[in-house]
Amino acid sequence: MGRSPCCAKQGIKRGAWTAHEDKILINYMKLHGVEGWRSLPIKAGLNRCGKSCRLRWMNYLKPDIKRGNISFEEEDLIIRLHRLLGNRWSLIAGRLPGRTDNEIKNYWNTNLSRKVHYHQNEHKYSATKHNKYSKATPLVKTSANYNKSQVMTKVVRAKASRCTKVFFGSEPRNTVNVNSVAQTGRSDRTSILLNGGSQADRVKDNSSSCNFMASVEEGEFGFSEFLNADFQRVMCEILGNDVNAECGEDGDQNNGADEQESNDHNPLLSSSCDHIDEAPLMSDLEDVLDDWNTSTPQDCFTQLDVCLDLEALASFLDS
DNA sequence: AACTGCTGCAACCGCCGTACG
DNA sequence: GCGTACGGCGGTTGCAGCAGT
Repeated sequence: MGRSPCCAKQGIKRGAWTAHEDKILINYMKLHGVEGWRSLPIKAGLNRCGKSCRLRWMNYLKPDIKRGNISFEEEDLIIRLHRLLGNRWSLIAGRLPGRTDNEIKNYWNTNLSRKVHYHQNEHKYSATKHNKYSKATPLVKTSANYNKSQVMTKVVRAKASRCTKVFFGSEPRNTVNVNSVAQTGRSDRTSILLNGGSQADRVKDNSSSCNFMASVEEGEFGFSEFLNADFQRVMCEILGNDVNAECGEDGDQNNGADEQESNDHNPLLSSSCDHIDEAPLMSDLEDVLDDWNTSTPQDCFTQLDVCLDLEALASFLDS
């Protein structure tokens, strides 16, 4: 028995929303908020599918939504985030306050993909009047940051995964079923497991859903180096940051002078340097580093709630 | 003015993950 | 453990408006 449709198809209005319908939905949401999209149309008196109501609200009617006039900074950020995350529009939109995934997706499909494609294949196309790509404006980024990010072409097709756990252990995890993109398989190495997969899998088995694994030699380099040296450089390139950038503004996460000083030279830890707020991610990893340095292996378990480009990370560690 | 093709984008569709009974 | 309901997401479609002829 298949799943029932989200709403009765017959008699449901489709197509563009009218101002009257918008008003009804806005008034209902003001009074009740989100209580369940399926039942909303009936309660609100809208002859619409619940999904349609949700889409309309989330993409157009919700307060604080910015529409149109995507700035240069936002465009640059979209390009860099897309380079990092791929078509994860909701993730990208999450980094652009007031922007919706649908708008970014449309903007990408109608503007940026053409630009990027055009500039990746510039030699293939002549900018004739009727050329499909002639509308693309030069993809010239004045900041050095973008030029850096262009270097990391190999991570463009990354499949971003939501990582909720990072395991650190000095013992090899040979029994782990790893769908790894950078697995070395060496048993004499320390395993760094970044787990993805479904929540159910993660609860069921901490390691079975691991989709990324890197291994490093014991003492080869510690996590401080991992965070502060090449890894940081590569992540900076991926994110388009300048490794040597000076960050003058205080970040909210900074608790003390030492930490502030450290963050001043660590663009990944200072969200004020960039619109890409990776500070929570890197701060969490730094906490993990503390655990790593001070705890026994079995204690070295820290749960994170971060998004990583696993393939980008894997590409670096594998190189 | 009429026609044609193109573009942008709002909206829809189908799939997937999660929650829940 | 299984089936269902539901929300969320990414891909795709369809149409209004615009530009070119």
